[in-house]
Amino acid sequence: MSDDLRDLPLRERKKLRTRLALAETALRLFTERGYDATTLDDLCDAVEVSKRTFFRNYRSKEDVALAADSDLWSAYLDHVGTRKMNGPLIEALRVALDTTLSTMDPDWDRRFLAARELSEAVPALQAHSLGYCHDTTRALVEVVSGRSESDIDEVRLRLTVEIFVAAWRTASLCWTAQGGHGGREALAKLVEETFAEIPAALAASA
Amino acid sequence: MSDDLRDLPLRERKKLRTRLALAETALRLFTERGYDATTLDDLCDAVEVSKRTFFRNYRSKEDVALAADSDLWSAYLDHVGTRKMNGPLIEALRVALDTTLSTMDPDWDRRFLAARELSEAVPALQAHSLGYCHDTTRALVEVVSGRSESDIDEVRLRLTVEIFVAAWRTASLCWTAQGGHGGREALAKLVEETFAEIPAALAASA
DNA sequence: AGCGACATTGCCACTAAGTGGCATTATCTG
DNA sequence: CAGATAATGCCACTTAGTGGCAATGTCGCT
Repeated sequence: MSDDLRDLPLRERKKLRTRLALAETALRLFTERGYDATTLDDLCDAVEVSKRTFFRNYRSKEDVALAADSDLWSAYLDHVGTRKMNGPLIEALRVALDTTLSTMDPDWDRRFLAARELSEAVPALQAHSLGYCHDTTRALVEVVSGRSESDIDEVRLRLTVEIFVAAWRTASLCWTAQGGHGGREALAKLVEETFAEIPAALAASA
Repeated sequence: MSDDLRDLPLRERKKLRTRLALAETALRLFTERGYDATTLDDLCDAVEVSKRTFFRNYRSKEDVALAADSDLWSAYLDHVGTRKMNGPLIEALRVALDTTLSTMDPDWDRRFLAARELSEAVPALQAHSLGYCHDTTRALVEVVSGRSESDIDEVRLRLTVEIFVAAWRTASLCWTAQGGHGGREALAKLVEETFAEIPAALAASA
């Protein structure tokens, strides 16, 4: 995860640096001045790059705000793609998320919390973030379904993954609501507790 | 539901007519030429309305494409808001969806299918549509939580609603995949079957 | 029918997101 | 040091979306 060290060609180091500067400054400006009130020109001025360069690093204004989300999901898919899982699927998915969380960059917590708070406030970010989740479910279904050992029904599999994501979203919402206190460990704990709540949630009466 | 008849002032009738024409033409153009390839100017030219008028009727290009989604969810929230539910919550939510589906406009099936197919193909619509689902979950949690009879835990309630929406999304995806054959009755049946699959999905092994 | 109140529309100018092309500059390779 | 290559900057362009204001059409009243 943390291989942003000096083992890269100078050119790539520079590129990575502006990439990080864009994400960092974007997060700061968006939280300070508000998402809509901050134009991409503002951001590019602050980082001293051309707007064209911004779009070579991020596909949209939403993308740069939700870089932390993107980081998590791509790391998660990498992890699930390499390791093979056994036992109850939904539990395996949760454990994989657990280990993925623990491998994230040290300051990922902060960035992720900021991204979540932004996405609570800005509908466009909300939608974009949900889009990430959806893409991930689709990829997950493909990965798990592609394994030889699993001859599970496609619809059932999709439902499992959807419920997994539903629990994740509920947990991370709680975590954000309480200010992200306790960092990723607290988040992982919330995820576990939320998963444990599923049977009760299904049995709940109006 | 179908009170678009001549019991309205002439002015409102006219406005409603352009509203419908916009939605109808949009759906046609988007499917024929593609969503990105159709500009709002194209649409406004076809309906013979100024772009300003379009934005007085719909908040965005995505909105007009997903009008059928919006119709369903607002009808659903209306329904849940008036009726009071009892018994297992998730089952009550499903039944409410069932009755809401049956009260939709006769040609809602067609519009909804078109909207779903578009939203499979266009990421922006995908995200926007997920945004609708999310807004609905939030509103649902508020409505159900606001009732006096229910002293259910907030997190558990949110989880229930999230799972409900997850099942709905899975079902409507299946329905779209098989070309929407059987209309809303088939959709309702798929929803019921998907809900019945939840325990199996939770128990599934990798 | 006619008149004033009010809502709806059309038009125009504007901001901001996002894209394509091409010259310029910086880095890598030998 | 020289040539290939990749990143950047700059400029012009399209499109989504907004605000203002004048013009038009509709309603209600006499």
